Amino acid sequence: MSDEPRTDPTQGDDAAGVRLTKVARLRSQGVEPYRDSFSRTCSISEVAAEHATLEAGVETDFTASVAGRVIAKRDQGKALFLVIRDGSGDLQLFCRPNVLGDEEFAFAADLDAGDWVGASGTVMRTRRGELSISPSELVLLSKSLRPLPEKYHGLADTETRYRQRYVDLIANPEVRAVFETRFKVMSAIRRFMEGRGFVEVETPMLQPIPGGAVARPFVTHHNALDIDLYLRIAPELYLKRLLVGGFERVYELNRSFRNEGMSPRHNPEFTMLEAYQAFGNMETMRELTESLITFVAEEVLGTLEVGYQGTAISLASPWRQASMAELVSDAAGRELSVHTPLADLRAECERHGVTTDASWGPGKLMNELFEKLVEHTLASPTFVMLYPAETSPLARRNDSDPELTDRFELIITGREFANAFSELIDPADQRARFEAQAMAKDAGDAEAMWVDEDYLRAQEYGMPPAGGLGIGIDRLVMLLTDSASIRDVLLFPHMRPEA
RNA sequence: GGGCCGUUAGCUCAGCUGGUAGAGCAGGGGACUCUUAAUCCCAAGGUCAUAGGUUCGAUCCCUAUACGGCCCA
Repeated sequence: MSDEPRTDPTQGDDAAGVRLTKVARLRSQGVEPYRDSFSRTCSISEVAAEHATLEAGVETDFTASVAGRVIAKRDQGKALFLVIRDGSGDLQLFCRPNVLGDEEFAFAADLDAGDWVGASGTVMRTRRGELSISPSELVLLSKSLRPLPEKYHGLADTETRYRQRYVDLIANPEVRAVFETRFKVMSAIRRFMEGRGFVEVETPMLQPIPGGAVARPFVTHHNALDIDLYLRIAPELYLKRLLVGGFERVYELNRSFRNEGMSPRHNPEFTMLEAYQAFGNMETMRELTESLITFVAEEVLGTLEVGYQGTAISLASPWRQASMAELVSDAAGRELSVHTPLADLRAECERHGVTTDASWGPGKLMNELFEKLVEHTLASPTFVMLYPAETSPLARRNDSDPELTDRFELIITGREFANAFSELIDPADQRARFEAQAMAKDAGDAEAMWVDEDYLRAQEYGMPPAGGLGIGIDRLVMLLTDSASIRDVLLFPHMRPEA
């Protein structure tokens, strides 16, 4: 609740004072400044489409009722130009006293930028060529009390843009376009997944044991049960329970929460696609990932050639595949793998400025070397294959090298976009991996996993072999909209409370 | 958590080794019946993020804090 009184929401702002006076005056004249509804006959884009060929200077007999927000006002004395905007576009209202009547015209001249209005009149095109409606009726639908940002430069202050996204959306049309792209991406993903026979499911966001990822959770409390619950860090373990239950292709496209720092690439809540396919494996998921992302890019952008922050990225298939060991070895200039002696790996880390922990095994060290030396260099889509088992507690071991897992991460523009693997379905191995995680947790690793006994119980009933996949949707939208910050693709990014 | 940068009118921005602030847009008054970043005239609008310090005097120099941005962990 605001502590500012409703009657004066912009205390100290002269413009708002004037507008409040207008509200009071309208009410005293019996005019309600906040209307119930308005019957429009068409959207602005429909008016534009139906009269695209109308010649300049021609006034038609076609009448239309439109509604929108006044975004510009050009008072010409005995002529008044209002530009209104609805969800489909902008349209000029050419107001004249001989059409509107003197009283209505004076009312129109008293409108402010920001007001919502409804207008009915004939469609015309001015001599200067601007498609317009010449209203014979103009009503105020909702009075705006606060001035709009500067009409030419828009709203530039990043803090205000994120905190007051509604103003950003009014002032900066290109922002709306980014989010429209985001919604198209979501829609395209759902169409693709449905086409592949996946069903969309919903699993708990409030979990007694947060699992499925290596991350710190948010804690909350259930009062009636008097237990702590955790906001999910991933839906993974619940989706795999569904495989046990007999669903063969499931996906969830929704929020997860991780209690970590914020950055241009991290928000505490973020959107992930997770998909699981029974009888599939890592390779099934690799094909799915490549097909999905290329489908989405084609659907949304109409091209596979995208530019990201000045770098051209081709999403055209086939995408590069390389093992983590070979990528790290190339970067380090010597053969390195999870089988390299621990001391050598530590020395290599030290040589490259990677600070290590005594508890880390070869898998963790290889992973750190990869992130330090390789990840940021992979601009074009690259599947990095065969991750260490040590850092992949939910992935199936590789049949020919049990220290590795059949897991890949997809790297584009130097960042992780997807993570997928052949699922670990052996309950005994899964218990051993959980217990290794629990030991790390006891040793102080706040991100390590818990032992989830119910998940193990589910696996003991028999889980089909499966491939599983997670794709970070915010990052995908960033790539497809050339957005530098995750905050530019989240309608309401997380911010510290205002001072 | 560390480093660097930013915070001046509702919005976008100026502001000279330190002498208590300007413009455009928006808003107010006036002129104008084809404007479209409309134009023209007039007037108004500021605890210079906050709190301290240095100084005769601080938007400016120093310290801390808040919020934001980027980089690093």
